[in-house]
Amino acid sequence: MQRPTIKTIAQETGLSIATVSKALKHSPQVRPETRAIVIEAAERVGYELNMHGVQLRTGKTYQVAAIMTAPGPKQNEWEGVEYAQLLSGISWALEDSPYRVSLYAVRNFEESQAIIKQIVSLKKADGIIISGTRADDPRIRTMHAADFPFVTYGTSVHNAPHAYVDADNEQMIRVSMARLVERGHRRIALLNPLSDLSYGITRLEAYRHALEGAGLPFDPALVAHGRLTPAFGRENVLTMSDLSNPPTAYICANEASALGAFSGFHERGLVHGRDAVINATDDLNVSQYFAPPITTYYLPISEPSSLLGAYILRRMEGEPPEALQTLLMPKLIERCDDRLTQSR
Amino acid sequence: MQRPTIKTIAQETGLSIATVSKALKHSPQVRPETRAIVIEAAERVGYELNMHGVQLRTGKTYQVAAIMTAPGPKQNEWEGVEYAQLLSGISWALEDSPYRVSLYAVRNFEESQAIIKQIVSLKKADGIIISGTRADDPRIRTMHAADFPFVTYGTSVHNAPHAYVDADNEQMIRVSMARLVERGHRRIALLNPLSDLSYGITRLEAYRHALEGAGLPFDPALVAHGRLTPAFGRENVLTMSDLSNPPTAYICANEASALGAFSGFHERGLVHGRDAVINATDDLNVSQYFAPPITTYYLPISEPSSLLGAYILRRMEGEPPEALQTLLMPKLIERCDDRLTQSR
DNA sequence: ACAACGAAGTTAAACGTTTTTATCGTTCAT
DNA sequence: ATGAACGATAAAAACGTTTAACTTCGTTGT
Repeated sequence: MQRPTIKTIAQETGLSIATVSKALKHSPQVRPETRAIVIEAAERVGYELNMHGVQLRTGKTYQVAAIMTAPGPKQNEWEGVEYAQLLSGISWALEDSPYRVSLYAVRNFEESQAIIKQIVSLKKADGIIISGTRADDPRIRTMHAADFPFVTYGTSVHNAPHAYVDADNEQMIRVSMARLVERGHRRIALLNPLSDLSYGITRLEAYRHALEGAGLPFDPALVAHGRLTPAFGRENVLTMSDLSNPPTAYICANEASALGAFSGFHERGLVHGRDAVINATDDLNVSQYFAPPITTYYLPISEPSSLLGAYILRRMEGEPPEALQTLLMPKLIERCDDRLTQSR
Repeated sequence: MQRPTIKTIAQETGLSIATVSKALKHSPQVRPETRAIVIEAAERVGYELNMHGVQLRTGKTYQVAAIMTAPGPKQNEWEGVEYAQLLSGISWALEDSPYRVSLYAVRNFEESQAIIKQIVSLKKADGIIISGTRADDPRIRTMHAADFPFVTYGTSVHNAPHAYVDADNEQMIRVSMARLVERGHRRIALLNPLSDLSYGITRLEAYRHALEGAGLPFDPALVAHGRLTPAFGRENVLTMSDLSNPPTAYICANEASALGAFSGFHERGLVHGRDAVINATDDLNVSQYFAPPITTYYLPISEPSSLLGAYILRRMEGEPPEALQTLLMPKLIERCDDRLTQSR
């Protein structure tokens, strides 16, 4: 038994395939009674739209390309990015639409650039979602120039506005710094992502601005940029704690680096809360299981991810990007007082 | 300027589209010289195969469905599963093929069952990759009955053989237990995944078998089943350490639960290496940053994932499943002696 | 009374491929 | 010399859908 097509329904009802097609997509050209007959027949024979026919005819792919930058097999250190949750959030947002998530795993920035050019020029998808945006991101320019619908996870500083979702890094650092300063910290370290990433820049600027506001000097030795692995957190604690005037607080950009920072504490014999404290931005809600639990800014990844899905749908429907820009403020979770128990 | 098709090449070369099509796919029906002309023209005009035409004509989708069970937005606790790396590994394995990974995020087992039925009956993909297999898995039966190509990440005990990749849980537990017993442990706790999961059963059986071999009694109070979150690890340490005869070693099925176990140690004032030790199975290579680092069995997720990709390709080409079954033995990484420093 | 119109369908073409079948020279055995 | 067999290419149909263009017929306005 073959899979039924609109032709089957046409024979079944005595109508033409054109009418059937129109009826199924609620064209005003077909009378309600006729439509009812078609719908009934469609259900009776178990009709399901064949996307391949549609795709060929219309040129639409009904695919949303999710570009995922994951380090290659040789370099698989944990970076605490719950890409999986990000992807499933997007996938769920598209659930009731005909669109599917098509995965493009790339190893680095250059590869993502190449892939995006290919998707755009060969129209392998109707929309693109990327993350890890840079301040001036050539991929965004590519997509923009081709007038291709896209949404970014992360901001950029292009003059042309585009749809994006991101955590409110500026506010997060501002609040975080104010809170630490208020608790007596004068030497605050910033463990930041790679310096070309847009959110790294945002965080750094907010950090400097906060220092300025508090009348504290900016010390480059207290700022580090790198891939946010546990190793990164550890190394930097080892280095910075050796300074003549070591930091009393570490702001980690994710919980992988925070975990590494703890490892550094352990190595140096530092006690959290006595010698220094660690604050982090937490995607996984895992810092509550650190020993001791630390203060974090927590943004359940389901929020940005479902927004990304919703926004790409709306972009593909032609909605202007200006309306599709959101900064989400992570929730402050104070698990620790973060005042040092004895001054140094 | 329109995108070139085989028709463009036909006009360009004066050949028929049939010949062009055959030439491009290396049919023996076309002379080498003719083929050369076609290839040259194709490159000159920048021809790229349009998959939609192929899909409609052949009925093949060139999609591999990856079913990813991620807990819903309300329940997003870290389970230490690097799905993202799994997905990218699969994606890279398909890189040089015409196949793409199409993502299907589901919230639970029932949903995955429904999705798979749909994919199979409506032929929305040419192959399926699933994980989280159960001992007797209805999804496997569905795919098997329809003679649909699939590979599982995880074993099952069906009579009909199927393609799978998994960690060698049996051997891992056997070696792990022998090692702990040798180091003087008599009360060993097993923190296991949900009891309906196939690998949970394998681990439990191997555990009981090892106890028997060592002449130790099986105590149900030392075995727990659950979602492998930090909370799970923590709760069980809290409970088990209160036993009149508490365990001196905890075998955790992943590093999320191991992290939680540490949190439990901290809460109870237990010291790792003095009161008890934690061993784990590690996907992320993150346990080296625990304080102190613990002994783990480490399997870089890139290995199983690239195998999954390779196997689904071969299955879709009709290779029998018997040849596509692999158990991978994780590497023992001893970061800790695991002998208690003082007997109790 | 008749042109004009609108509503509701139908016809037919088109999207880009693959594949079956047909065609047309050549070669080879008889 | 005849025709069977073969090799290389062309013609045509098919996959399932959408949509522009057309038909039909009843209604409306003058």
